[in-house]
Amino acid sequence: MKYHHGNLKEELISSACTVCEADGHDRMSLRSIAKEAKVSQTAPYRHFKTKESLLAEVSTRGFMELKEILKNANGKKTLSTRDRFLEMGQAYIEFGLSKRNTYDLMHSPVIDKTQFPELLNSAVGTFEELVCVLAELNPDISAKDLDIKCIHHWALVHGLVGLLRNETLDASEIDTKAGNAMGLVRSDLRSFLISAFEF
Amino acid sequence: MKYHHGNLKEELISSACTVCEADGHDRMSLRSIAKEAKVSQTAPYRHFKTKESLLAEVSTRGFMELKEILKNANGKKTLSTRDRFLEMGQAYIEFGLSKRNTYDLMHSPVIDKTQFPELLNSAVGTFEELVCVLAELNPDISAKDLDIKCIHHWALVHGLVGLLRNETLDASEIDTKAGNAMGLVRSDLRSFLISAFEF
DNA sequence: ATAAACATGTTAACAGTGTCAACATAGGAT
DNA sequence: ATCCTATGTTGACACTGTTAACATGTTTAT
Repeated sequence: MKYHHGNLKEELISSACTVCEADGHDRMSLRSIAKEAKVSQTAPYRHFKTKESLLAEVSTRGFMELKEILKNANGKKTLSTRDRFLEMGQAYIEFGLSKRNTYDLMHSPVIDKTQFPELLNSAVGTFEELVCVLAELNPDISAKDLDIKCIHHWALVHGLVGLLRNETLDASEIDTKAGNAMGLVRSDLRSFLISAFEF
Repeated sequence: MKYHHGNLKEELISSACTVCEADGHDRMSLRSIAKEAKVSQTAPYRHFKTKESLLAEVSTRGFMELKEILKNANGKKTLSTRDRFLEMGQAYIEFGLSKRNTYDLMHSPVIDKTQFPELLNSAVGTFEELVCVLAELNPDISAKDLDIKCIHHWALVHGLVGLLRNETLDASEIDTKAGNAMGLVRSDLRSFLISAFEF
């Protein structure tokens, strides 16, 4: 039937996902999520070699969720390719802004991704999702140029999330050019993307 | 003449800058840099209310250095405005890649920038540096469109740093499209920027 | 069925962390 | 000379990730 707890591993991961998004990965302690699962503080070590590897699991799920979101945006077959790409861009940014802390973990250097193949694969998978649409959108460019275009657009949305996430400019009481511009972009993300994507 | 130590505050900051860039801000401990300054572990608390405020100082210096670098790139008056802008883009990215950990701290959410006005100002200052060149480059667009263009280009280089910093795709043994594309961009940053900047 | 092997959990402990309160001292101001 | 304030030290607290030693439940082999 069941072991002592049942499926502690799964519970720890999902608990970690919650805490991580709520408090940020740097404020998440193994002990607290162990306590939440009503289990001793060292029990997680039967399932995760280290805290980092639990975080890697959380990060992996983040990428999988993001990939799913992008896939859905791309799946709206009533839309033109161009509009689907736009949807993906918006969806990406909205994910980055709504799942702030998870998104942060996904791009944080605290996890050495080369040591977690599963994480690496899911991260790469996100990229592949992008390649598909861009290929459809630019049927006659070389594979090399296509890849570079992907980097370009990915960097753009990724960078935008980074800037918008930042209270530095946005949402600060101080009235700065940067802050105002941020507000403009945020209030009409779609038209910003249209102009930025060069179409 | 001098107090007990001399200028402990300055020494702690510069020591923090070094350790932070060497090990990453999350591996930096107050105690270790206190020991390095041959001073008791709680001495830093006479100069910094909290660890975060010391890190804020480090971050501020990072932004000031970056701003200086951008200003220098823009100062090469033999170059055309367009080329100066390109230089700035390259300089920004090179800073992000060479001062990895500092750059990471500068954009890390562990510091609530709204609580450190000096940090906020220096971060905004970086943006202003961008605005100048772009205004020169686009003499006849509205102020609003100018600001948005800044966000666009800033997001692009910032995002690119984020992607290139990431061992996920680049530098992984696995041969992925994303990794290859990253290598292409890295090997000819200049021509990537030329195409990405739309000129 | 019994015994050995294994997966999973607990307890106790270690070294390291940020931070605070209480105390000590050095320098400048009165 | 005396007091005040800035600076530094000691000792302590609660918290962290992690390991070693032990306990128990579950599966597998004989």
